[in-house]
Amino acid sequence: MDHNIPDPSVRRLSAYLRQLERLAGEGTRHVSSRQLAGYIKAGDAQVRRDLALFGQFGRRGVGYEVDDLINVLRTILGTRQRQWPVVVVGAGEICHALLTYRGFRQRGFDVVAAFDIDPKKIGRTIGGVDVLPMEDCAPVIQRLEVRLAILAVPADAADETARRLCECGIEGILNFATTGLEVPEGVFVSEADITSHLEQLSFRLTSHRP
Amino acid sequence: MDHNIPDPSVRRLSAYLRQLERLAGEGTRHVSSRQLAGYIKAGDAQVRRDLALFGQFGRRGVGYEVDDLINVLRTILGTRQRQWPVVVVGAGEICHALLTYRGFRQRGFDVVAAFDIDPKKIGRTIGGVDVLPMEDCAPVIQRLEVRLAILAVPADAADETARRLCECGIEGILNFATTGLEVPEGVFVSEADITSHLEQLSFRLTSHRP
DNA sequence: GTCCGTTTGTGATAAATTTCACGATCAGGG
DNA sequence: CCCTGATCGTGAAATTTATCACAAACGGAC
Repeated sequence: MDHNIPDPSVRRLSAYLRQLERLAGEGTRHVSSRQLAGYIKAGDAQVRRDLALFGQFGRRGVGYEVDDLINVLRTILGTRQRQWPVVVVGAGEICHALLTYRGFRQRGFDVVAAFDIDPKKIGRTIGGVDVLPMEDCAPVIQRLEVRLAILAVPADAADETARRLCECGIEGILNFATTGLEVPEGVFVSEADITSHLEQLSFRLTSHRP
Repeated sequence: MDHNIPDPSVRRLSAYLRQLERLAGEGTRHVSSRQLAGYIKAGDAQVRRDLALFGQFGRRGVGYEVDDLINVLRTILGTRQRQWPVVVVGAGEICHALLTYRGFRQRGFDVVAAFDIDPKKIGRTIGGVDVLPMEDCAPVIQRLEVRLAILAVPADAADETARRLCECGIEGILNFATTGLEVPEGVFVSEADITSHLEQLSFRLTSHRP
């Protein structure tokens, strides 16, 4: 089992997990690769291949057991054994939305603190999470062994803030800023810029014939 | 010039545009494919290939003119000629964050209305945008010729709401819900589920050796 | 116990995407 | 004017990713 798992496969694994959780909620016990493929835009062989990257989890002639597969996928994605502590940097509107969203915990993520440089925001508590001064980020990250950060600061502060987070030992950044980040080797960035998402859509709705 | 532009290329085009806008802001006039590639994780040939899918925009020995390339990319992505009206469905925290974000307009998107079913939310104005009852979505979408929607409702309402939007003529949905959507042929969906993004990161930080 | 319809796992194949490598073009300097 | 260093555009090659297709395995019916 090697390290070179393609990004698209990992994205699909998340998507499978979403569907399986829904099926489990509805009481469904078994599911086939064909069904699972139907929910997202993919073929059944694709589903089996994605899973085959990590082992054999189904039974021929039967399919997959929903609960089993949920556990398998959580293990693969790293959210089964542990709860990941996460910090949010930048206590603006996005931060507010993140801190009041109750769904992270049950999916393996736990927002433990928010940071900002604005004294007016520092000291507040949003959704049970304290907004702390940016200076405190290093000790908090180290003490709580935080490896993931969500970056929700204005574009012009993003790169500098990211650099600082990496110095504190952050290894994965979910980036809501519009800027691309420059991070050291070994730090992963996932881009969540909403405008880019909208551009994907406007591109597809725009005719590209000469 | 055909229709089969790979998704990864479109994502990178957005990323190039982000960098170019930054460079323009700093007063930079010219940029090479190598520089542009340096900002995102890619090779210089990759940059040139992506652009070559649509034409020839550089000058050999010189590189690309920043302003020109910005216009080219906006044209390609569909945000140069027109301003895209967008509706947000679900007036929760995410909606609040979207409506108070001032950056959409300058990138070609214009949130024209928000919808909700909760009477307590209807009638408010957030960031200059009115929250309207869900019943009004069909006439508003048709009158303003809205083709893009941002879906920010709870997971259990997502699929039904998406179906309804498609009936109103929506052709592209940016989906913040955790559920995968089932949409008719010809409707594009871009997934923005934050948990999935975090899972991408936790996967990469999790060791995958036997 | 055997047959039948179903579904997985996977080798082989096909398709898509990325990288390589080089000729063509350009600006600047001597 | 011609040489030099830089850079694009792109055919060809390499690599990665997705699909096909079929043997193996399973449950249920009879």
